[in-house]
Parts: sequence; C-alpha cells; structure tokens
Amino acid sequence: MHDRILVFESLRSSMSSDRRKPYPFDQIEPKWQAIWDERQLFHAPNPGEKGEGYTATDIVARYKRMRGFNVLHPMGWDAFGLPAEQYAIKSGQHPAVTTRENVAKFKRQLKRIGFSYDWQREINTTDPRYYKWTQWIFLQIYNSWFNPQTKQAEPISTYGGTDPDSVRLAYVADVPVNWCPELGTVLANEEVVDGKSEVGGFPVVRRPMRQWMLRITAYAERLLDELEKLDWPEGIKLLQRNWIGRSEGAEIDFKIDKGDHEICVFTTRPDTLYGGTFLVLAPEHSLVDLIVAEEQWPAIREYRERTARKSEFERADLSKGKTGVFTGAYAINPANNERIPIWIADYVLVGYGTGAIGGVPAHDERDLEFAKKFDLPIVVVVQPADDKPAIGFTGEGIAVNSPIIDGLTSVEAKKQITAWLEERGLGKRAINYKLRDWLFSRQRYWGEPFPIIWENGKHHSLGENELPIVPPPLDDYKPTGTGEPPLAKAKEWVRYSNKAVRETNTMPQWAGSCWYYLRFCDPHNDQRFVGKEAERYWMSGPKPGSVDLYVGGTEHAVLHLLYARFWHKVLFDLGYVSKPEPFQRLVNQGIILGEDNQKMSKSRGNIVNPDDVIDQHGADAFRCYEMFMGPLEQMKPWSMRGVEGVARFLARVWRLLMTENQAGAWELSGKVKNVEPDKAQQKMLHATIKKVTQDIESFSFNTAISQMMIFVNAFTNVDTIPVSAMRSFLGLLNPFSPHIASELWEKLNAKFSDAPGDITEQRWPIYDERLLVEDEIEIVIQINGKLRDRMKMPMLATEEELESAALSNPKIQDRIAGKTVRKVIVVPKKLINIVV
RNA sequence: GCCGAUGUGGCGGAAUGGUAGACGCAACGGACUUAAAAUCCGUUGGGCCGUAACAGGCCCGUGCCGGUUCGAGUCCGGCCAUCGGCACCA
Repeated sequence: MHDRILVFESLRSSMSSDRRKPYPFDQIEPKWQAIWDERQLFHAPNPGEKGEGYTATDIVARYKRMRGFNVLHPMGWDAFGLPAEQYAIKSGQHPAVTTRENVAKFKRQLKRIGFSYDWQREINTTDPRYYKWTQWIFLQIYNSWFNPQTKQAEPISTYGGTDPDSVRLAYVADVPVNWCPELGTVLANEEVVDGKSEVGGFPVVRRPMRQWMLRITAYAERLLDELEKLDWPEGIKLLQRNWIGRSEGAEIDFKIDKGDHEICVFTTRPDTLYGGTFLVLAPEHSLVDLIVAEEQWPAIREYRERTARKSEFERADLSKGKTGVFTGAYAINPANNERIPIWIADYVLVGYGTGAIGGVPAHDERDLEFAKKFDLPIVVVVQPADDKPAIGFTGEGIAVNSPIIDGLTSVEAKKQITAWLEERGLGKRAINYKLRDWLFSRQRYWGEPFPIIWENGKHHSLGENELPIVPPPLDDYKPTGTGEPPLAKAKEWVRYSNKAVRETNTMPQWAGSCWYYLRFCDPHNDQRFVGKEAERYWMSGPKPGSVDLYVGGTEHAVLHLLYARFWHKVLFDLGYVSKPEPFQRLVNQGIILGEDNQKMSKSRGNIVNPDDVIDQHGADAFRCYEMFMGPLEQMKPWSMRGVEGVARFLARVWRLLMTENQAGAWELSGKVKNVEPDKAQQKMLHATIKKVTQDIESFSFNTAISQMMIFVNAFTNVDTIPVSAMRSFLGLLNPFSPHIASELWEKLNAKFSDAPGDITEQRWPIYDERLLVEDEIEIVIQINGKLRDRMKMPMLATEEELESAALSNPKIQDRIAGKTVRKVIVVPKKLINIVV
C-alpha cells in the first residue's frame, strides 16, 4: 500500500549472467512461489496477529505464523490521486489503464520477492466495490456533527440548532486555498512544501474558492490526548503534536473607543496585558470594514489588495520585514483603560486564534519589530530574573508596571489576570490549535466523486442505495485549468434531475487510504464497509489501537496517519468500529539511499532495481540483505558488494547441506546424519535460537542475521552435521529466506523422516536456557578500570575466590607491587577491578 | 530561529554503565588450480618499543570540551557537524 517503504522502479532491463550460480536460487525460488500461490498458503481465516508492510512485516508474519498465530498480512493498492493521474497524463494513457498495468507489474514484483501476502484479501481503492464504501464513510461524516458536550461525533439529527449545515463534519466554505495552476487543483496545507506542490514541485498561489472541508479541528484535543497510549516512536508523536499545535492562554475583548464593536484577541501571555500598546488585525479580518476611519480607507484598501496577491510563501518570508497600515481607529486596553491604536498587518494570520492580536512589543519579538518600524510605544511589564535586558525578553519573569499583578511570577500572573478578566466579563481562558480544517475536494478526474447533489444552491447527500457514484467515462480527463473540475465536462452525468446537479469535485488521494486497514478484515463484504464480526474478530484487544503492527516511513507522520486517525474516530463515535485508534504499534522504516549515499532518483541514475538484484543473487539474498544493512528505522545506503556478502552466506548454507556429485548435480551431503549434536554444537544452536527469536521480537533483524552467520561458520568444515540442528536452523532462517529454507527442508525430508511436512507447517524452534550455561567463564581483570589480564574461572566461583585469584595473578602482582590496594570491585561472571 | 534524531575502523554496522569494533564488505597473505574464478584457512583501529624473524610489551582511540563513577561509546552539562520537521501560530 502506498510507497511506505522503498519503491523501486524498473529502469534497466535485466542483465543476463552466464556466471554459474553459487546455488540454484533461480530454480528453487519460482518453484516455491508457485507452490505458495497454488495452495493459498497464507490465508488467514481466524483471529490472531495482523500486520502490513514489506520485507520486515513479511519476516514478522512468517515468524508469527510459526509461533502459532493466524496472521492477517494483506496487500492492496492505493491508486487514486495525483501521482497516479500525473503518471497517466505523462504517458498519454487513461489512468484506469496505467493503474491496472502498474498494479500488475508491482504485484508480480512482490510475488517474486516471495512475500507471503494473503492475496485473497487484495483490495484496490479505485475499484467501485471499494470506493462505494469510501463514499459511504463520507456520508457518515457529512451526516454528523461534533457535539462539544459529549466531545464526540453524533448524527446530525441530534443537533438542536437552526442551521445544521453550519456544524456538519463535512461542509462547504469559501476559503483561501492553495491553488496550483500547473496541477489544475487545490491542495491541502499538508501537500504544500515551501510554497510548492509536494507532487511535482509546482508553484502554489492563494486564491479564495468554494471547497469541501472536513472539520478535523473538532477532534484536535482528542487527536492530541489519545496519541498518548499508542506504541509509536516518540518522534512521530511529537511531529503530530507540533502539527496540532495546542497552546493555552486567554481570549481578551478590547472595546473600540467609538461604536459598540469589540475586538477579541488570543494570547498565551495574558500576564503582559499592561504592556499592550496597540492591536493588530489580520488584513482579512471582518471587523476591518467596520472600524476603519474615513481618511485611512485608501491606504487600507491598497494594503489589503497587496496582501491578497501575495502567496502564503511570500507572506511568510521573514527577511522582508514587517508591513502594516494604521486603521485610524482606537481600542481601550481593558487593564489600564489606555487608548491604543488599531493596525492591520499581514504578520497576523486570519486563520489562527481570533485573527487579531494585542501588540506587546516589550515581550514579543514580532511586535517589537513592528513597534520599532512604526514608532509605537514600548512598555516593559515583565522583569527577567537575571540581568538580561527587559525589552525583547520573551521568557518568564516577574510582573511589573501591572498594578493588579505586580510582583507575581509569570505563571501566577497569568492565572490572576485571567480570573480578573473573567470576573468582569472581559475575557476568558482559551485553548487554540494550529491545526486547520482539512481541505477535502480536488479539481481532478482520478478520485472518488462526492455522493452529493446541488439544488437551489444547497447541497444534499445522495442515499446509500445510490452508491457507488461512478465517475463518467471521460476521454479528456485532464484538468481544465480554470478551477472547474474535469467532471463538469460530462454534462449528462452532471445533470442529476431537472432541478439538481451533481457535485463535480473529487476526493483527495488520502480518502481511500484512510480506512483500507478496516477493509482488509472483510474485503468482499457488499453489505457493510467491514462486517461487525470481522472487525471485532481482528481488531479488538486491551489496547486502544486496532492494527497490531504498521510499518511505514516518517513521510506520513502528519498526513495519512493523522487523517486515518480522524476518520477512525468518527467511525468509532458513530459505533461502527470497536476501538478509538487505527494503529496501535507503528514502526518507522528508514529510506534506502543509492550506492552514492544520495536519495535514489532517476536523474541521479542511482536507482536499484530489485529485479536486477534478484536476477543476479536471488530473492532470498535480496530480502536478507535489506534486513542485514542496519537497523530498520535508519537511513542507509545500498551496496551491491553487501548483497554479494549475504548471497555468499546463503550459498554457504546451501553447501552446508548439499554437495555436487560427479555429474554436477546437487545432492544431500553425506555429512548430514541423524546423530545428536555435541555439547558445543548444542550450545551454539540454542544461543542462536535465543538471539534470533529475541531479535525478531525487537525488530533487530540485522543482528539476527549476524548470529545465523556465526552459526553457519561454526558448522563449516565439521565432519558430521546433526540433522536436528539443521532442522532448527532452517526454521530460524525461514522468515528471512523462505525459498532456500523450504528447499533444504524438503531435501532433508527426502532422506530423514524425523519431521514431516513443509517448513511453513513447522513450529518455531524453542531454546533451552540450561544448554547455554557455561562451566568455565573468562573473567577480565582491570587495574583502575584498565584491562590488564583475563583468566578462566569456574562459573560458580564466589566473589572471594575471584578476588584472591585476581590478586595472585602474576601479571597483576607485578603491577601492584609496592602499591596499596584501595578497593577491589568484583562483578560476578564478568570482571574484577582493582583500584590502587 | 525553535523542536527532534544521529555522530564508533577504509565502508555498512555490533556492544543490560563492565574485554570497544561482533557479523559482513573491502584489502592483504596462504591453500587448492597449468592459470584464473569460485571455495577454504589466516591477518587487518592507530602509534610506539622489542626481535634476525617470531614471541612479547606499552600508549592512544567511539565528533569536540568538561563532569559523575572503581569503571563512560553508553549517564549529566556545554559546544560542533549532518539529517529531518516546524517556521511571523501571538
């Protein structure tokens, strides 16, 4: 699903190699892939573990199956959206065609790597049988509102107000949006990076348009709080927290000296109220029209026009300095009743807080810059604890020049003045979030149409019985460039009835991927988006999250992962799913760089094609190398030499059990015998079982492979190879390199009858801690923390024995001769440190 | 600017506060071979002393500076560098 790991691209045709293969992976890999396919071996009919991802998840899936779990390990295609459509436009074909081809290509590649997906559960977000339910979920969102009392979504029928359209979780608004002329569509804030589109890197401009929005901001508090109990990397949680951006403070009302208008400002520092020497409104603030003094109108109008033309990117450019215009109006500071000027300036954003701020130049960098530029008064009201200059001090200190809170710490002063304001009805405690509502419509062809019609300028939902709403076939599906969606070109389709027309926007790329993990539980259900039973079956347990393991890159931290949480919570509130969160455990997979340590890209020509790697070294080597490279979550460069090393390891495994006969055919080695492993072999085997088991559990796949290499090295060049040890070892190897493990297992079965059946039917090996115990152990002797000698000691030696043995050691005696031993530290089974 | 992650040999990387460099790559030497490839065996952090050559010995070493500790790659404080996120959010 998605490009959650590394997406390889086929560029070069496969290279043929006449070089003799070190072992016949080119024969055994297709053989076992066909067997797994035919027997539908990885079908998951019962509850248990579930996961999603690529090599790492395949290892976990195969491992968990061997531990007796039923594993849901599915794969699907998130094929709507900009990338798919851009690709289609470039190749001059219909996106339906390119999507089909790409899915086939990618699926073939996945099978070739030997992934054990349950293909019975394959889904495709562009399939009407799938997006019918995407549209259905949209209807649930549209027909709900967020009840602030219960803090959850409820059916719109429970809303008591007069205008339900104003509280729906899906609503239409005229908002300044990110319009990308090149792509011919609007984009969500999250899809705009440095003033350019994330897809394609085209310029984005601000432009007001009528758009569908989803009220994700209603969930800001829950999205933040409920992050707590998830097993996600702290870094990702932090990214989401920052994106949601909660800040605590107060809303304060300023009266305007003429007329009855009031301006409400949000501040996190109500304790600096006495230092407020001016107000600033965002240029777009609706009150501007009502308060501007006659003589200031021309300047204000000019400034507002100039601001409107600026892109978000230009506006955010700090290097250009502050701009602004005086409105000619004054407000009254409620703390000291001083008359302060009201300005407009584009450093105040209309979308955050109340779109207005109280300027406290002494204790806010931006206000200070503004005040200096326009010569506004600066009043110190916070005294820093140390000798720092008070002007420009933005930290916490002691309130001064503020009669009702003088002498209080900033923390106390905030409480005090907020209470004071509340008593007088001049303000109240308030919490603000940076998170904005989700811009949900796109002017594109390749997406889910909205199940919405328009009549007399009002929107209505279509009935569930009319789903799916299938887009009309369009030969020219390219964006119109005017902002009118391509679907508008299909006049027949648009005309719903004599009175009503269809909504022609489509949903964004993220819609389908917001809930696919639910569909995997019950992919063929045509009565419900997921069967009640199936959902409970797979997604219930003690923790708040649904999916047990989700492997993906950091790039989805604030997009996919936030959107999916939002949708899931709506479905949870409405009683459709049993848990409040979609993903319990999230593991980040780092990106793989090219051999030049650069991000893989066509232009750099450093793309690694798995088909080439598999042609040369086999799928098992490919899988194993990916895992051997380093820690899963780390960014790391690809190395062809490294692949060779891992391929050599697999060839050694092969030759451990197989020899070439006179005719050049591989046959089971005569060294493999039905004998008991000796003590050292036993210890090696059980140490390996222990390490590999623990390392898989902790996602340390690289060290698991190291241990298997150590095991194989230990068995190289021995005369007799106990078959039982090899059985266990193949079990450990199986999740990593299932083809060679299956084949060698089968070869053993041809001669030995100790363990019938395929390796996939085997239980994971169990280690015996007793076999790991050493009789003798090497003890390190240090003097002042420096290594001086080692000695063999019995495992059970007492501390006294260890100490006297160390002190009587000749080398140590030489060194401590003539010195006083101050202290001896004995760490049993480890070391002795003599302090002189 | 703010927040976060990372920093260990020629390279990818190992190390519950207790033998730094496991395992792999590369390099070098040897065995096998007419030869090469493949394979197998061995050496491989740096510096110095020592020896005919071995043997052996010493010192330094985990980005930099300090601290805690009997003992620090690991913990604490301060810096530097790289990467990622946010960026006039009041």
